[in-house]
Amino acid sequence: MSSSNSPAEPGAVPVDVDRLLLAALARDGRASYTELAEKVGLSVSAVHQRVRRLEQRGLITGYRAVLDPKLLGLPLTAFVSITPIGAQNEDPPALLSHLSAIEECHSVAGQESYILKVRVASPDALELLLREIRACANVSTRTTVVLSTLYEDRPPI
Amino acid sequence: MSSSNSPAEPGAVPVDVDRLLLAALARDGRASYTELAEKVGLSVSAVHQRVRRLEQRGLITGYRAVLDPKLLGLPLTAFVSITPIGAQNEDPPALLSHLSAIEECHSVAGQESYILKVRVASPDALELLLREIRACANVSTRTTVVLSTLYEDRPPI
DNA sequence: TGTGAAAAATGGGGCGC
DNA sequence: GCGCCCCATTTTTCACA
Repeated sequence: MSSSNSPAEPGAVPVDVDRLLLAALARDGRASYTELAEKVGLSVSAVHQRVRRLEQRGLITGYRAVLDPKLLGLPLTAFVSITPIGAQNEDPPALLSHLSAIEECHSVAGQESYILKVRVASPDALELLLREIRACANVSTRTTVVLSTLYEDRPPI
Repeated sequence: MSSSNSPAEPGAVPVDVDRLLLAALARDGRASYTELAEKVGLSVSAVHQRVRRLEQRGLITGYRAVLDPKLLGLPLTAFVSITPIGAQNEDPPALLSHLSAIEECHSVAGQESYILKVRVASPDALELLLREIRACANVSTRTTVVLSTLYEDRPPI
């Protein structure tokens, strides 16, 4: 179930149509089926079928508008590494999930237990957020402030 | 230039229509103007106008399909912090931008100079990538492997 | 799976208010 | 800035290969 393409003639590059569709949609989530069909050289309905299958198989998990955090009033980004204090039976991600300033939460190997990516309006807001994180989840924090973002949200494909 | 809404009658919550649209589109980038119009209680053309303005003002920078990295064959995520070695006149982000495994690149305050978020197929691929990063950009690396991702891509709004 | 065509819904622009 | 009408395009579904 990993290959759904022709047997790949030697010499011809066996472009995977589904890959092309995923790459196109990762770059422009509103691309019309007509555009996509032209790009991959299939009919509109074939493309429609393939995209539906990609959605059903979970390869495409959703569609998002990408917003500019600065223009939204959230110019300050930071990575917050957290370490539980004392009792280890708590679940920091769950205890913190209501904080909408937290955009990502990863469990990680290394000195600390989790890494959060957060966005706030100002240094003051960051200070308040850190206090909340420490209080809610009973953790200590180590914060790395982002000075500038060179690139972000680059499609993995 | 910060308010574009009605004078807000006392008692009624003065919901900012543009915020609602941004939040809706951040969650479903393919929402139709009809859906959006129902959600905010305006006509389709009014919504259409507002969304166009949000795009033109740069608040909406694009639309993306969100893909599942695991199903794409990139189950291993890591944060790589890098520190330049020797000459400081080089530009690591530029020297590394061709590496498609790098999804994000941030300049940061703290011990290290940059933080990268990378996605690879395997530990072997990670080792190769780290070698490439060190060789291309003349940097040392410190890598934090992600064990699991609790949440990611949460809309900032 | 892919193709083609027909019905239904949506996108996009202009005009009056 | 909003609402409504009109038309091109697109989406969605169908039978057929």
